[in-house]
Amino acid sequence: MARLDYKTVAAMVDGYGLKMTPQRRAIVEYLQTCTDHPTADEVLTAVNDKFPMTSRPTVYNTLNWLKGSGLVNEVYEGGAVRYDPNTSPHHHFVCRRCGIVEDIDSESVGEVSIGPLPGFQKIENFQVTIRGICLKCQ
Amino acid sequence: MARLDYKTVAAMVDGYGLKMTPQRRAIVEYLQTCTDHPTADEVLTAVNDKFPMTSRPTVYNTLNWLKGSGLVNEVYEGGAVRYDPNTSPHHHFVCRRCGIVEDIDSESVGEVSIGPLPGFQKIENFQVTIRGICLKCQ
DNA sequence: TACATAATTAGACTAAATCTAATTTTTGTT
DNA sequence: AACAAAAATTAGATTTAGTCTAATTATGTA
Repeated sequence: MARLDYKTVAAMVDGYGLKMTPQRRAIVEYLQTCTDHPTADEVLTAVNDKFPMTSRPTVYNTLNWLKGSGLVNEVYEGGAVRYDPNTSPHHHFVCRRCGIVEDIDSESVGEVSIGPLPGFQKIENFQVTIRGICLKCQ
Repeated sequence: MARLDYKTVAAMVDGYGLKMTPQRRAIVEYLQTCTDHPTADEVLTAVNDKFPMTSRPTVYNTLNWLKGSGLVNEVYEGGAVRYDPNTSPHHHFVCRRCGIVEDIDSESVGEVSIGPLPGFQKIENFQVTIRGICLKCQ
């Protein structure tokens, strides 16, 4: 289960001639440890609790760069864009009642074989969004 | 392949003591015929081409009502919220290059069996998002 | 046709995200 | 340790998406 980690980010930043800053460090460290799927605003708030004065544009810049580099994924659930530091191929369970978004390992969903598709599209990957009621809400 | 249709909407509107208006008619008629996944803004523009003076709030009100009634689905792809008038269980193919969102019939994806899930969540349905390169972009 | 109710509208407003120009920080080099 | 170049950050303005409110207008029923 590969998650966003600081060393990978540092190496990538280096490789692209970018610079590592306390703000980026704080954002990455927060994403590393969080188990849910925070919104940009939640990242902003959480990071400012630990490292005051990280601005909104910096949070968006960093998230967009991480997203473009494939180190986090963008998820839209419950009417909000969220960020997912779990970069292993995995799926999502969304509770219809409380709206929680839980990660589901690829291996856990059972047998899934996709394709070939009728339009001859070239498949690169796929992601399953499962909806229902979580254990807590049952 | 069930799609949003005017008669169903009219019946539903009636059943809830709501009123059918030219604006709602135009929005539903547009959604019925469009084969892609328009954004709210695209709906607004398209409807105003045929039936001038449908306001932004009316488009959002109607889309939200249709969504709440399960007559359209909300999809987020390419950084935008889109509306999908195809209400059959189906999946989506998203082209990495051009961003097009194509509908994929449930039957076309091959064998898919989901669950049981490790957290004992109750599964109601699932939806597969397949990513890759569409035929045109190959 | 008149009435009660619901829908639409303009325009203000909120929230999410981006842009710009100026300042500050990082990092490699000496 | 200090410097310089390059990149990042910032405040604040701006754009874009979506919602709210109060007033007006349309719908459906009798």
